[in-house]
Amino acid sequence: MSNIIINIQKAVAEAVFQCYGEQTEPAKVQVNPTPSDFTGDYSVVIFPFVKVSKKSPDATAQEIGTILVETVPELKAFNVIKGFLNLEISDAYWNAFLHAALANPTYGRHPKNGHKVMVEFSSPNTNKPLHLGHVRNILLGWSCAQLQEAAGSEVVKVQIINDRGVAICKSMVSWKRYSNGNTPETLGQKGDHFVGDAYVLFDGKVKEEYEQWQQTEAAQQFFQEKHKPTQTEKDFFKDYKNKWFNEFSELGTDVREMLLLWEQGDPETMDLWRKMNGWVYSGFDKTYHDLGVSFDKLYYESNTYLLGKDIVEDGLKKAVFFKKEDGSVWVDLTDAGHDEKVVLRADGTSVYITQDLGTARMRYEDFGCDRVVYVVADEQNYHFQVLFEVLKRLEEPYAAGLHHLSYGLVELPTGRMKTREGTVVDADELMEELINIATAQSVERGELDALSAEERRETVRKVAMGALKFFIIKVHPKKRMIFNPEETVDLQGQTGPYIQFSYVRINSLMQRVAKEQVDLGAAAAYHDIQPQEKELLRALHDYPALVLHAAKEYDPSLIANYCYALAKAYHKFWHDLSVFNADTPEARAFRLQLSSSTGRVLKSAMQLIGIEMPEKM
RNA sequence: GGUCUCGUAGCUCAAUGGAUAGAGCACCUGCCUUCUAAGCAGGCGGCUACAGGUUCGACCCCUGUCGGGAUCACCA
Repeated sequence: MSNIIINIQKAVAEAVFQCYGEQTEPAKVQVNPTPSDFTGDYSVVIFPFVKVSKKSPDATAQEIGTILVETVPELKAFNVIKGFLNLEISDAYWNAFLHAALANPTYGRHPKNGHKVMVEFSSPNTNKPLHLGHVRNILLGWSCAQLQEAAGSEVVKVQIINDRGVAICKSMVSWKRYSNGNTPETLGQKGDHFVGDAYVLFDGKVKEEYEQWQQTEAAQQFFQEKHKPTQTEKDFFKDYKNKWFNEFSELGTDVREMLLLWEQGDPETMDLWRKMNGWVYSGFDKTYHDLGVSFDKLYYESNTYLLGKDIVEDGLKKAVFFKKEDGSVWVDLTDAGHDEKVVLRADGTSVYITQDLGTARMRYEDFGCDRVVYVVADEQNYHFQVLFEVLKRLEEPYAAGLHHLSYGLVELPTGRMKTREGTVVDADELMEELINIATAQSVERGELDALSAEERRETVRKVAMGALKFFIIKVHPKKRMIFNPEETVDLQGQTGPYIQFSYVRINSLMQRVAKEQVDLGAAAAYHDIQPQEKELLRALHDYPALVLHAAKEYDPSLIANYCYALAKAYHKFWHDLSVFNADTPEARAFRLQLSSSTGRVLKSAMQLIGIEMPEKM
């Protein structure tokens, strides 16, 4: 059945042409939900037509309204207030809509659109466990993938694991020097935390070494010779730390040697590297599992960091790149408002962007996706502008379908999270804490007493994760987020559990329907639809269009806010109207069907943002 | 300094250029003898950072100012 809003738009365009002889594009006709203080379901904004009608807004609205009611059978009546044409939809239309929506098990999901989309998200380093920032990235990426799929695209979910480089070498050196042969198994610790601890320990040891070094004569002499007149000793050594680490530090030397051995493929080093990364991966697997996400394909930086050389050759051939005297290769983006960027060093080694160019091409060869979404924090906006511009100039076949889903950092009230200051909100700890809170509240409520221990755990887990995920997804991606660990995450109000609770209420009705074998056939005879019911119908009606819109905007927060609005409408409906104990069999059947549809849409929409619905709570 | 981005209630967030800018938290008041009160209803709380402009109409678009953040590496 056709969408009523589209019908109205079409009919308005025709009416405008008929009355005033002006062509209007139907899609441009503004049709909004009517605010609750006015009579009507949808309102047409008349102001844009006043110019061609050469009449007052109200008179124009009257004319158009009269024609609409004649030509659109689903319209019952209209009224005009201050240039707004308010339209009332017939109960028959709503009833037919409800019936059709209920008959469609995939309501809100769209048919295949022929696109193949790759979504890259998470992409962690292997030297520390996942934290709240990763959680935002992961949830955004996952939701984005779900959304694209619901909008009809085929989706491939990938991550690039940054498994090489200085960071992991630090953890390796640390383990060799200080672990006494301990492993995650011997300590009963999660592997990623074990390796992360080694990294933090290393950082501390470096600091110790640096402080000791500063006391030496050589260091003091250095300070005397090199410091700027205005610099205190403290400031000087603060600025000098990197240089010292690379030139004088014993630990720094160890790390550089480790990196060199790794690059040479030294067997012992490779073994240690594989062993430690293996620990990290087993830890990540657990966290990903707890977050309810998975990937179709993992890429490892150790396999991709040398890529991109052939694309550089290609770029030189196409004269997109040029070579400087020293042999380094560049791309000139000054005409696009950027600078000249290096893509290959004089010694022939890759830089960051070279890797990304090569990886982009390799992944296209692997999957042939015509669109790629990179879920990466907004620190890298510039990098992606450059990357996309270069790929466009290289005329890569997927270049038009590239999108950087850029999101703001998660910060504490005191500012950025810092590993060194121990203010990082750990993903595993956060989830555990939320589960504890949800468990306490659940025990107090006592609704789950009849369930087995296993079922109780599972339910509480869904509630806790629902709270966390909704908390993160409801905020528009590009905004930075403040997370206050003192306040944790609410379970009441505008939250995931609030939405889950509306579903649980519906579920309890549906169980009674099944048990008492209620016949819902009488619903078709229901008329006199109440405002609370209308609110729900209109929200359900909007769902498919919303999915497309959110997918197009790459914005899961639209779905989260929709879920909240729908749940809110349902809670009010539940409070104001009797469902099972309705006055008439028609009303009861209709409201049960309405409840059933609402439950299904809620479940479907929440699934798009990675939130599961409990049956009870 | 250049570029990008954000600025909405005490706090956390909404609002395809449309009607009186909405929610939640916090604080106060009511509502469980009828389908689960993680709920519902009400109160308090706003010169949408500021100044101009475009428009019938601006939180939204344009210009400028102020404030926060990011970025401008042969680091990743």
